[in-house]
Amino acid sequence: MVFDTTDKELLEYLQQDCKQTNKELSNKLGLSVTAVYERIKKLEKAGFINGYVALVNKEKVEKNFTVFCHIKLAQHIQEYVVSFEKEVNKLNEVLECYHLSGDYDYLLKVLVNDMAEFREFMVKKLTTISHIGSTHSMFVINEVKHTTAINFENEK
Amino acid sequence: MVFDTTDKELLEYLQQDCKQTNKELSNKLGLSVTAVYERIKKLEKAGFINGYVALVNKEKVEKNFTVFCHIKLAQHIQEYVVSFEKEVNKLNEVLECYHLSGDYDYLLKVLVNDMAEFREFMVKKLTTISHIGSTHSMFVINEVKHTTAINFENEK
DNA sequence: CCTGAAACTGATTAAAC
DNA sequence: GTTTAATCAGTTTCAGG
Repeated sequence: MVFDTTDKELLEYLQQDCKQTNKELSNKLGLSVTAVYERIKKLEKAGFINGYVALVNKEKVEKNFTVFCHIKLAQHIQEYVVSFEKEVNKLNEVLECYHLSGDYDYLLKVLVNDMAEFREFMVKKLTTISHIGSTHSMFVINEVKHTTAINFENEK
Repeated sequence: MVFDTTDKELLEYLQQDCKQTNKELSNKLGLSVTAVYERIKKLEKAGFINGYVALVNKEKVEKNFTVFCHIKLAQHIQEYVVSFEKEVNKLNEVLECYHLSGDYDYLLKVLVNDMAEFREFMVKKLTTISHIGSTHSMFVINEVKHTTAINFENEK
């Protein structure tokens, strides 16, 4: 499938605001409405777009306490890895989890109401997962930047 | 403004898929289409929703190299903090940046094509920012979990 | 890739309960 | 909160260039 500069530009616009009309997009891209429509469908069918979602204001819903947790497994055996990853996926306070290179095995982004809820999460949920060796928590003082949009600037 | 359990449920659905019709949402929530429409407008106007965006498949667009960078400033004076945060905001490879408690001052999520591009980013962009004391990079081996949806399970 | 038109679907507003 | 209905706007499909 062809994936050209126009497609990248289109994806950038959709990553900014997916509710804008094809007419608006057609103006920005210099294409016809039909052409925009067909490009979007092409990108959707080819799997370039994982979905369209609403982004919620964390402060408004009182979920403004973000913590990054580094986690080390007790041992790096296949069984522990699989079971840990499965358990982590079930925790709804964990928005993101990455298997990392370096001193720690995993990095988790945890979102809760406040310190009290984080304590609850640590004691009753995270540390009850088996095979965890050690954890190290870092609290977010301030969110300096946060975007979900992948940038294609360097490829134009 | 009232913000009840139904609103939370509605936000959960919109965080999963913001393109579903009000009719679909009305079925899920047991409300009329008009009620759904009015609740969404209420939430939008009250600032609960930051926006509606397309989520792009990183693998498809060859941007599948994620790196977390810990950064320590040379000194923790106001001037350095402000200027660093301003500079970081300009870097389009940086999707997220957090001011943290702990050993390091900042945590950056960097998304690039590959190691070569990351090297370029480090040498030509990140380390040219003034007042950086030291950096520590951790490469993502595998993305275990990644969602943008805030969960309200514990509040129901 | 384009234009234009037709058909359809959903959003939006209003009225009445 | 509900229903219904009217209107408008946007999507989707199609024909033809």
